[in-house]
Amino acid sequence: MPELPEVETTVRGLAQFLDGQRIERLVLNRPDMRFPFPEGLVQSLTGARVTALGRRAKYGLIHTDRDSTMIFHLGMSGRWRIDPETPDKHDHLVIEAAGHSFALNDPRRFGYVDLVDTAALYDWPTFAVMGPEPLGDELTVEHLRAALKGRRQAIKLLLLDQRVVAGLGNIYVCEALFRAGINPRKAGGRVFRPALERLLPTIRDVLEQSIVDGGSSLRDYAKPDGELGYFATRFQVYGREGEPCVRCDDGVVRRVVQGGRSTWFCPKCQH
DNA sequence: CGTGTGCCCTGACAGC
DNA sequence: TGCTGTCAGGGCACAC
Repeated sequence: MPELPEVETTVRGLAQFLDGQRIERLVLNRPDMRFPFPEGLVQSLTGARVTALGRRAKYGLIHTDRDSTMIFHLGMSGRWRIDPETPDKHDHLVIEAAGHSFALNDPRRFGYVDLVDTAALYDWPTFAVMGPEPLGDELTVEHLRAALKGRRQAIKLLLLDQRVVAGLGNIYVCEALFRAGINPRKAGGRVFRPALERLLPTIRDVLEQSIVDGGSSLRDYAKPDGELGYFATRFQVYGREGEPCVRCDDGVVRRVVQGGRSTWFCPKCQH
């Protein structure tokens, strides 16, 4: 997916068009994505005015004046296409508003949509157990220490766990651990305060830089207006198996599999 | 409880 | 306008 920076970029892009606008039409081109579209989605949103857009972790939020919020998740391959010139077979949901159309396109359909009462937004089960936003003040070294204490699971996998930190995905966990010089296979409980002091600002740096760059670009990601982002050109370790390490100039980047997903790291300088 | 595995789905690419 | 195998930014259900 779209990790946090891509969702943030997407939400900002949508907000330029949708904020304050009335939803004239909402069309579902199939009954489901990963999960069935919620009951009454079309009826609830047709005619509603968008009051604000937001983001929590990797979830986009479209708030309306009907006291309801549409939550969308982009899965691995989801994106919004704005004013697509031609329809695509993976445009599963289309919103028309303010003379524009917005198609939620997701070939793999790992993404989904839900509709909740805005007042109870953070009671939504996924949000209720989610950890702090990495870019806010809530994420502290103390929080990380408490969340990692005694854990034997690899630090890489714990950082991907949305209950520990909300919004990190495979790319930015690899990049942050690399830049902080932490071995991704180390048990979370053995990553001590000095390393966490390095890790925390590093997480913020990679996410913020990526947002500045407009979201990273892999082959199935584009900004809402179709422009490609370009953080991908700044990856220092992700996807660089066999290349020399740019930190220590001595090691060679390795790829290993953790939890069924690839991790790239430098065995020489990540301890 | 914590931890590990398989799987949902389509598309791109490498190698034959 | 070949085939087959592998991999992909996520997260859930299930087994132990």
